[in-house]
Amino acid sequence: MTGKPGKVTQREIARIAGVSQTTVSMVLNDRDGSNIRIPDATRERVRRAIEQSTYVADPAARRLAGLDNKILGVFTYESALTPESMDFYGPLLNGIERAAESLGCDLLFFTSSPVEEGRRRLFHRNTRLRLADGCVLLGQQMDGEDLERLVAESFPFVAVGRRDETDAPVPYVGIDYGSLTGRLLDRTVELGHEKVLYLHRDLTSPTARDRLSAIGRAPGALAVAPFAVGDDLSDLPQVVARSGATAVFAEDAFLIEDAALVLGGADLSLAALAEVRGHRIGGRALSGFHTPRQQVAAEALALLQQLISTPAEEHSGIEIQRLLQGEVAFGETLTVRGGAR
Amino acid sequence: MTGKPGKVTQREIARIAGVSQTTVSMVLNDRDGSNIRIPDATRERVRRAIEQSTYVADPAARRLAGLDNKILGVFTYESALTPESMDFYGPLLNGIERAAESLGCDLLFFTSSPVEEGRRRLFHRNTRLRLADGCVLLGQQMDGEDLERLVAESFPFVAVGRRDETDAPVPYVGIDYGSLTGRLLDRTVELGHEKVLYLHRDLTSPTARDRLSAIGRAPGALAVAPFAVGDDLSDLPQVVARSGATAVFAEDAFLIEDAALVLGGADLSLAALAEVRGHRIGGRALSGFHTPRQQVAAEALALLQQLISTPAEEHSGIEIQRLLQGEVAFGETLTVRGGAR
DNA sequence: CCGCGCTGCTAATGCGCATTATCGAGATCG
DNA sequence: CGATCTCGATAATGCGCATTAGCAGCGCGG
Repeated sequence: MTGKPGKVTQREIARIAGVSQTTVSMVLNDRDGSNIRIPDATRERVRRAIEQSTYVADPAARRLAGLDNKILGVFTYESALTPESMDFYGPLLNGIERAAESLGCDLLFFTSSPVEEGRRRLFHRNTRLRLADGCVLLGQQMDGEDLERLVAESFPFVAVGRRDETDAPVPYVGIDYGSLTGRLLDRTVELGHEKVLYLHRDLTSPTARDRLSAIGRAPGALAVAPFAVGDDLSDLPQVVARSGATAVFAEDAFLIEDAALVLGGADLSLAALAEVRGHRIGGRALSGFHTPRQQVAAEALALLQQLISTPAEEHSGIEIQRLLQGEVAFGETLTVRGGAR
Repeated sequence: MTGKPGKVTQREIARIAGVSQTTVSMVLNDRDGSNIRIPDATRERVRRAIEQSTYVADPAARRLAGLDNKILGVFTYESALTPESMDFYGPLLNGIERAAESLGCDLLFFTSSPVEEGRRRLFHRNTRLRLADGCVLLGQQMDGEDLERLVAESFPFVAVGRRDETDAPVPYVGIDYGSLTGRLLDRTVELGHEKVLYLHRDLTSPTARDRLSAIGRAPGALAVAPFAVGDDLSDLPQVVARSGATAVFAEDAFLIEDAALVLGGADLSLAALAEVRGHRIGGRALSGFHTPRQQVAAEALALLQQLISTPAEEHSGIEIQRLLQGEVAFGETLTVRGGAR
């Protein structure tokens, strides 16, 4: 409590304990070795001085001196904490918070990143990125350049969601939509369906392509026709009728909900090739997937921590691309062909 | 792209542009004055070198050199991102994110703080608190010692929610529950009620006392009897009957919901002296308050920013304790005395 | 009694940046 | 033509910490 408030340094502690700043640092970091020897008596004296004071290490100085900071960056390509985005980000953020807690890390949200062309830019003049030991990237769509640059600068990071936009291999943790899609299609065959219409909007994201390629590997008895839809779904009933499909799937729960509105009470099985928790259609639980979002987030942080604490040369020994298995949610909207609706 | 990846410093830029590190710093910070003069030609040369490279300033070094970092700390006394706590924290966090975005600040969540006695500790050996320019504190209950220490160290901070646990004046932004309570009581009188039972658990928090003192100032025609409840509400019906109350209020929406279950269909008006959004009792919208949580959060960040950017001597000119007005939500459970239920 | 190794510590250095003090080279003035 | 001033820049310093190299003192063996 001497001097100016809020500025207790190791120097000050050293002065009080009658030792050098070096010694204080050594004691604080429990250093010991052939070159550094501090008897318990001195250690104790220093410790006491620290406890008497309100000393806390300045993280900026630690960082500058080249140490880990126990700070993990969180970058979201859209606002993460709005009520609307909570549906998607909520479980992820929850998983991240819990994992960070158990790793003893703080989380730095890059909310300041300027928005350009509808999404945030990770790199800008005053990015605080480097303050973090590493960074988690969240968002439906990511910027390939950002990813490239992170790789080029060998800054530790992990993307949530499968990525293949770049040449260099990007570390990610995602969900195995291919396998899930396959399993749902198997079930669809079991239920007697032979023709399915698959509604989608975007085919550029990796997960969209995963679904599509799983559709391509559909069991022989099943024909799945992809169909790109726009904002206007009004001609969907004709398309379905003409295709002869007995089931309609969509790339996400909202799209199938919209489609269901247009298709009315037609006797069709419906499913989303995505998370369906909380979604119902006409009072029935929507068929689709249950995806382990919390685990994805936790696994992402675990991988990130691993990348941070492992010297770059040994990164080849780490599985940096991980897909977690989800569960097929059979629900109530995928029924036997021609079954009562 | 020379040297080691991910380490472009001002020194490197200086080498490329053929100037000194000092000059680079000057250009970056747009410094200019009688002592520092850099012709546009040189400025341009430096700027070009920076743009060619991937230079970004090291925030740790900036901080160490004594500058603001545009990082605001967020400390919550409980986990903030769990599905359950989203009800309370969600709007606050949303407000904070938006405010931070428009202030150009990043947010540092102190998720690493060790939990002691059920709640997190702000100060601990390796707190990264000082990395932030200032800090927002959230939580139903705060630690008086933490607050004292922040004041003592003159670290800029703002509490969300009214605080009076300490001797020193704590900067806060809260909601004026006293005024809201008064307005709800006026309405209660208008509806013909003369006796109200007020259920509460905790009376130690400042906002609890605000409600109580507003109750003390109730209009003459109204008698409000506070009643402390425990976990077991089973004797509540007798208490209500004996008191002759025609209305029952509670300190929060959950408590009045619990009470409603016990009280069954009795012909009583009900209200919570707190946020009631999303709460219904027997299909009716619960009467109570609508509190502007987003604005509270935004105002808190604005105040924090003001404290940070104002030299400490001038803090006396700032209104550091702010109460925002909410709205009375008349709802459907507060009705005329003896009115149909 | 000289050297050697061991103990217990500290001076010095650097991290990347901002800032202060200075400095050399022309231009201007008296 | 020497003194002063202005311009354009830089060397030096410090922020708080970790780390490397090294130093003084002591005991011990030869």
